[in-house]
Amino acid sequence: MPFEVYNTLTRKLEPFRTLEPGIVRMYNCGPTVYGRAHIGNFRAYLFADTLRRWLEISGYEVRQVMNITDVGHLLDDADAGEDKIEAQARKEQLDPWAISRRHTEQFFRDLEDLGCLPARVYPKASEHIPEMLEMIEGLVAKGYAYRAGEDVYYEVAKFPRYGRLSGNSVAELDAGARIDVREEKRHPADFALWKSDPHHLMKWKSRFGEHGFPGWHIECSAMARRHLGDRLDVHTGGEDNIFPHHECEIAQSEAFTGQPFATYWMHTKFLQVDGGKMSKRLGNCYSLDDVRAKGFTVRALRFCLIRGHYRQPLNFTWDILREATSVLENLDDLVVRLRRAQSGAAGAASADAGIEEVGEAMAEFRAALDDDLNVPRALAALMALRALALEERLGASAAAQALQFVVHVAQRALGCIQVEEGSLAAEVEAKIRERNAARKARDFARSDALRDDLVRLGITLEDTKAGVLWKHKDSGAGGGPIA
RNA sequence: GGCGGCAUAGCCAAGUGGUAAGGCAACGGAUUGCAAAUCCGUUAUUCCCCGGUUCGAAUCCGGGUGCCGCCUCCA
Repeated sequence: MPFEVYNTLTRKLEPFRTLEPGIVRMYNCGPTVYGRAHIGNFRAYLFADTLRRWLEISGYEVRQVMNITDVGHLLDDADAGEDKIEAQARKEQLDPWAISRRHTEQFFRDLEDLGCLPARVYPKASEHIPEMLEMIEGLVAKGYAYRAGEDVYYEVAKFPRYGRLSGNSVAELDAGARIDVREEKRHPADFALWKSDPHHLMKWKSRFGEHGFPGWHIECSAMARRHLGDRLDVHTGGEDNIFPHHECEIAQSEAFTGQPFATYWMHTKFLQVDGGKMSKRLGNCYSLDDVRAKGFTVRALRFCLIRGHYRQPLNFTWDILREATSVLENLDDLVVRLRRAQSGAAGAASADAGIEEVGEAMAEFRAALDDDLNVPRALAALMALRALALEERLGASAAAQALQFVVHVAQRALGCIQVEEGSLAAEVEAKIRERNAARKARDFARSDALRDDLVRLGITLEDTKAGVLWKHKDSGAGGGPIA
């Protein structure tokens, strides 16, 4: 079964084929760095990371590019005035460049904490102004764009496919009363490629004028082209990007290059919080720090955000994160059990016992992710593996095979399962031995006090016939037995 | 007003024509010095509602209700 993905452009599940064998050119719409990213933003970036991971496991070289929008485009295409980075800068009485620099750094820290593999390039809009101008000038020259004073607009009527991605038509957009009609635009749906405003702080000189800055959509077309070439295999983003952002990107890029822009357009559904839309007013635009402050790990958050299918709505509540934490602990535990079965400490007598079931679970896991990244289905396959381990139906060699799979495929794909064996500080190990001695002496008051101590240190114990197994509660890393 | 998506047990969630996966939580029992972990068992005659097609529908069609997204900055 080949990898199949849902393509927003065709509204169908399609076999995944790249332009160049073995290489995937992937562009992910990244953040506008004017504030701290919240868990909803991360759902989209985590989807991109999961896709990248699965493509790599499938043998592709993934050329992943995620843009950083550090030039605040206008709050509004109709030019209601302010740019959001500049608005934030004014609020904080800081230089807009300082705002974008600070939030870019914070964004990278958050991505790393979430276990996202770094993209090959994180191009900044501010560093690609010449590339944008090259495209804008080209579009004017080809007749797809027109100048209005010192502004430049894209003329959607010149691009018949405009609306194909989102299912809108230029005629319907015309009827939609929500786009402010600007006098200088030939059609209400025409969008800005370049704007001019002497009051802007982030501005550049160009042949269009002294005080210009790019429109919202051109940066992605220009940066994708610069770093990946005229054509892409995959372009991702949140569902809100479908229109107008991606629709406009297609119009710009394809008009400019004369070639199809991206083969596959993949979009993540919005994350809801408490069953509704996140909003600053409700105070539920949670950041990673909010998650930590509530006592949860970022690792558990990652799991919580990727365990649902990316095209299904996903709800977030603290209770749901609590549940996800439990599930993840069981996944960590799967590794511990397999390692034990592999060493022959616990398992079936015959080394090959369970080899067939292990093979089925592994095949199901792969088939699930090949099916448009069906993570929930893949997790069920992992749970099947766990049942085999718990029921001690795996021989040493079957367990070894399963363990290799979990570490090198499942964890590599999901990025949040603890597969490392933990290490213990000497004094903690001493406490465990002391508790063992107390239990042997039937001094249960002493042994229970020591166990409570260890819990406070984040160590949970499991008493078995062979000795005590332990693990770090948050990281899930463990070891033992200690006799 | 236009376009699109979703609705499966207390909760998360798979399943797109063949008779409801998996998980979390809960409860009862076993095990344990007590716990934890683990094991056994229980938890949707039914898939938002109403019609229709079919031998047969959660799955297809029509209508309705609710929620979400886009059309204006947003992942």
